[in-house]
Amino acid sequence: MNIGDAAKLSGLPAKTIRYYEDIGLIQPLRSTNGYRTFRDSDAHKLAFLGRARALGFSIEGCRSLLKLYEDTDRASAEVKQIAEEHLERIDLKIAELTEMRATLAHLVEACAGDHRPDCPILTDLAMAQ
Amino acid sequence: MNIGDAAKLSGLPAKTIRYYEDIGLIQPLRSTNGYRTFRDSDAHKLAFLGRARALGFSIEGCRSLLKLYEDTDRASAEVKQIAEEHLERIDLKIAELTEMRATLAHLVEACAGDHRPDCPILTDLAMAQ
DNA sequence: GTTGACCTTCCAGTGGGGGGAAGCTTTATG
DNA sequence: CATAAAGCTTCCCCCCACTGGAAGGTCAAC
Repeated sequence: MNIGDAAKLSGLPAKTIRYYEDIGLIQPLRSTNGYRTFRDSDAHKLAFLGRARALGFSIEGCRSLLKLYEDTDRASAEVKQIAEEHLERIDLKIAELTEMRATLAHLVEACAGDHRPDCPILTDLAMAQ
Repeated sequence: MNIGDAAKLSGLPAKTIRYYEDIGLIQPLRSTNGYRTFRDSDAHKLAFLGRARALGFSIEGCRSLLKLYEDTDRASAEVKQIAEEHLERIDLKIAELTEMRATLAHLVEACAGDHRPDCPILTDLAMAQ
């Protein structure tokens, strides 16, 4: 199949698929006219990548996962470790955002939000603690 | 003061300060030798920017906040609106990450994580729902 | 006078693609 | 059978918010 079909099947934009080939995540064949030719296994990998990306894995994480996916002799421990590391990064990010949210929500609550210029949000940003 | 002192006072790297000048967030003076000269008000703005960035505001958000900060006739409602919009974006991001986390945690729990190749994480990534 | 710290500009790269130009090939339509 | 439209190719620049590094000018201390 051509790139358009692979895009539809995987849900990834054609641009992204070309990019994934560029960085070596997939290796589609080429037909005589220069068009990329995707096997079912390529489309399958693309869908795999799409789902891994949707779970927030980095490209390098996806590369590792894909490699393990293709290695039927892998130990599930390896996969689990990658996933657990990613889980930790997600938790860290959630914690950061939650703290930001708390601070900001606090400031927003304290701000009258009317026509007057007095604003605790700006005051806080201006003054160090 | 020179850029090094401004960096120390504001907590921002000199590189970042140059970048902020580049994109017009601050306008330090120049002395005859070509060095940037920062007034107290410049250092103050840099610290303001640092704190706004730490709360996750985008550069354009910071630009708007800084403008309002400098306009003593602003209405606090304008500031509050920017902050509330940012709060919504934070909430959205937290929600996305929380959903990712739930899915991933579920998969990690289901994975034995031993020497065997069977791995529900890979199975899930490989199969559409 | 020379070393080292500090400053300058400029160029390139990050991650993960997106937009769009210029030019092929293939398919659909009249 | 001609042409138009869709689809494909490569290429290069753009996004955000910086960061690193090279090449070179300036200043303070010894």
